[in-house]
Amino acid sequence: MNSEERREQIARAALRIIGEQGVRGLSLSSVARRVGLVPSAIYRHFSSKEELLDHILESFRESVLANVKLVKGQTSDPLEQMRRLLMRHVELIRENEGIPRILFSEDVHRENSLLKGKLLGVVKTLLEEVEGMLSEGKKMGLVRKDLDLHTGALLFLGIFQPGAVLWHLTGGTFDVTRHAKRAWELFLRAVKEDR
Amino acid sequence: MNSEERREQIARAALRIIGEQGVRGLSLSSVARRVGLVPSAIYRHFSSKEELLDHILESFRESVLANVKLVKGQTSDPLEQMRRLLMRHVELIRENEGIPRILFSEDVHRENSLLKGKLLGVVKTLLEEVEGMLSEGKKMGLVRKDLDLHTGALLFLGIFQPGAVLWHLTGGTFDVTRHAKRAWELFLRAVKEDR
DNA sequence: TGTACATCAGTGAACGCGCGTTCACTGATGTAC
DNA sequence: TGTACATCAGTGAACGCGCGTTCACTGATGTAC
Repeated sequence: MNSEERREQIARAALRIIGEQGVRGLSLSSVARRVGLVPSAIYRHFSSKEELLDHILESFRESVLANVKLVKGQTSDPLEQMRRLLMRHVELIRENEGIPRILFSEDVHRENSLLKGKLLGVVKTLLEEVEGMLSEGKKMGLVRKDLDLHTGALLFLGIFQPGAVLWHLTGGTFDVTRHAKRAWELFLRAVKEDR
Repeated sequence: MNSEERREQIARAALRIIGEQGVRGLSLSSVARRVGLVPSAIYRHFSSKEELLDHILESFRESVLANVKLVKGQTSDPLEQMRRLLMRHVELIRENEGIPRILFSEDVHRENSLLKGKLLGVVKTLLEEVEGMLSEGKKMGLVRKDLDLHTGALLFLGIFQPGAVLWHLTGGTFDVTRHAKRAWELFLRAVKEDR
């Protein structure tokens, strides 16, 4: 196993631990144990716990951008792009429960933290992409002309965010995917150009 | 100052600290310092840190229920009730930044935690109230008959939740109140009976 | 009005714990000549 | 082909720190007679 593989192995183990026990449950001891190392060995691959979290956040950013790129390649209908992006995003979160945990974690939201700025960057990027799709939708006559793009993009996030919280609070009982599908229909009604 | 006042003073100080530094930034030392006591003195009023957080969560629950009761007394139009509840909720959070912090905190979401169950209870209560309003709206012909109540209520939370996150990430720059007003108009379009 | 006792908020020293991090060291693998 | 050195992942002991919590004690206030 080379150095880069080790880094990825450690990052993946960390994300899984976060999914199970939260960011507070992630210690260098716990992640080391999971990959069969001693805590101090982690420092051969990450200079600090913060850098480890930063790496995970960076991976998330890349996944989001990959999803955006993918759906844009699949269809030229911006509303259909958004629907697909939504469903992919829900899947991404379902498969990596650590992601929402890290997004709301205080280790990331901590004042003066590099991570906080990084997270803001990811959110802004995602919002801009969605705004772009809505804007394109306007041009094509699919989206209401008087829609405020920023408001629309934020409400797009609102389609699944409360559902994700409920999913987590109920220990996975609540069906986020089904909720996202239904709430998407509601969202469509709100932004679609009337016919 | 009697015993009950002390409890409230401590709880308020704790909520303010959480607003400034997050739940992780709340230590029995910090809260004791703020009320001019010694850390161990807190144990005269709360049996543990968890009970302190529980008390704060209970206060939040009461504020939410008070808001529900209030708006129900102000108007009989269920959609107008929802709009007012939304705006009150946004104000509640703006004035107590500790509240969203605590709602997303891992000390509360921790598995096997009493607090997690309590939070789920608060969320469910709020959702039921909103569903009740939407249901009433159907009866009065104001809300679409085919609306799924649960989906509608969750999307109601989605009106401000992403905005609250953005507000926090930008350090208060983002105007949640304005966003909530605009997103409310979008929400209305989604659930309103067509005329 | 005075005495004896109970109550209780607050104190300060001490505890055990897990944590992130440092550091000198080891041992295997790769590289230069 | 063999020798000398460099590189680098991993080890294990140790550290300082802040934390939540315990506990015996103090001193003021309230209550009973």
